[in-house]
Amino acid sequence: MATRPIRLFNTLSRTIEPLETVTPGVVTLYTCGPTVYNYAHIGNLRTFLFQDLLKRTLRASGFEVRHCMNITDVEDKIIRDSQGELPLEADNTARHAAMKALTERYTQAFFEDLEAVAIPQNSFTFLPRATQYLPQMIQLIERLEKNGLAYAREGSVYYRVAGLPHYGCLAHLDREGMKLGASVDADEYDRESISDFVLWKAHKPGEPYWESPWGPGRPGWHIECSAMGMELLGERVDIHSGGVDLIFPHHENEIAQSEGATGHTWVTHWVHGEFLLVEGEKMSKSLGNFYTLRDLRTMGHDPITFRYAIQSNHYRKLYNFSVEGLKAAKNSLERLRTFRRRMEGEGESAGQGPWKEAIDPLARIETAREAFWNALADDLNTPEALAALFTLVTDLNAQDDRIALTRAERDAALAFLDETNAIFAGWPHEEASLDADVEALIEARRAAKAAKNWAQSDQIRDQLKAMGILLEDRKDGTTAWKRA
RNA sequence: GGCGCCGUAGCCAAGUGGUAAGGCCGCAGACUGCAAAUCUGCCAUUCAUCGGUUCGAUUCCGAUCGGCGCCUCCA
Repeated sequence: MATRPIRLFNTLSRTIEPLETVTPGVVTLYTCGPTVYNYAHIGNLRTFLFQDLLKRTLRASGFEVRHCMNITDVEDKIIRDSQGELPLEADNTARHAAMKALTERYTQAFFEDLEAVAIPQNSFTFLPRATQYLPQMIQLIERLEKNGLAYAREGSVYYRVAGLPHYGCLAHLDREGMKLGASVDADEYDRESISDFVLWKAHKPGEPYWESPWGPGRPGWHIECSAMGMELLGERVDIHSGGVDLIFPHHENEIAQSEGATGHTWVTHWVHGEFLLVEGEKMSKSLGNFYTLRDLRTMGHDPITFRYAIQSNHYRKLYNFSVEGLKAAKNSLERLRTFRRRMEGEGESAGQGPWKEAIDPLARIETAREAFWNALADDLNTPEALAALFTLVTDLNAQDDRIALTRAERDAALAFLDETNAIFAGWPHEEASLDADVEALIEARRAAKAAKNWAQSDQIRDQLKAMGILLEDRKDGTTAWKRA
């Protein structure tokens, strides 16, 4: 299958560049996944949704996408939160077990949240856990040692940043301009340079550890992504992505580790998603505006509505999350879903009234299709892609009001809805089925209407509304329904 | 101190050197027994402000104001 050319913003060059892959037709995609010590918040989810959008767009454009997302299951906060209950004398086996119990629980919760926003687990090619790649990390550090880019100090190993001339290329930082923070970890006082970062952390009492050539310890934060990415996707990766906050130091350090080992470019295209604000402010627990997807569900919001709200905005722009925004998203989705139901049904009789002009529905759909995919191919311009869809919906609705669309035209519209839904996952075909008693009520109302007993007819309609069933009387005398 | 981003109608938001997409909300009308859905019309002489370049700038340049990010853990 031929692939559609895709243009993406590249953090390395700070410009939009055509995507060029190592193997034609195949994209290797590495995305930084969650640290599983708590539930994912909506900011995390924005990033994962943007990556899902990227992946779906690539697949719809004809690429085979080999997507690797890591699960970080060893890290400071995980250790902090998992070791507290253990007695001081607990052995390493018990410490690992406690850590695993915590990470398993939140890994599970994480995938549930992803499924809820239509990111299926089986859309990932690899989902490696950091703790399962210790040998690869150790080998990578040894490789860096051999290249003179790593040095051991009291059981820890550090990366010698001065040894890599292009360090800072991603974050566009240079040594002179750096305002060096005063924060130096107590156990990192003996680094050669304050910029050097830890590859391997020496064991401390009360922490789980692994054996290594440098003694017991655990991996530094950045090394897992380099090790797993190179192991599973290769030493040349097409796209690497994450939130903007990961540009420095995480991704900069990944570049240092991977390129310091191989001696060549690791990733060609770095793509970063912007943050989200909540009601105009940075999300934080102290401000009380910190939300998980679970919180939104408790408040009665559909996760798919959240997905739409996020994806209807451009991924490189700050998104201001708000309840008002969710409501707008819900209404927008409803318009598209109503349109789908209309296309799935048969045309109503021609109506009267003002109208712009007759169109060629099939040609009009083709125009929308082209605009839709062009927008996505241009750095994932979802607002523009959706505009193409909505314009089509208005045109087809107007036409259907006067000249009922043919079955073939309705099917063409449905095919386009399926195509766009494969990206946005917001307007799927829904199986329509009603309970017998609901059907009986609709029939009773039909009879009441026929008898012009409006009071009873309205009473039944209200009763159904209370049950979550909304009615729409059609021109041909039938009554359509939908769930609220 | 260094690097960088953003400011488009009530809200969200795309966009281009040639005169402002789309969505939500709102108003009026059509249709309807009434609704719902849908359609029609209205809803930024204007793109933070001030200069400059240009035949022409929201779009390029400069300055100013305002908001924000990174340089330290963070999606």
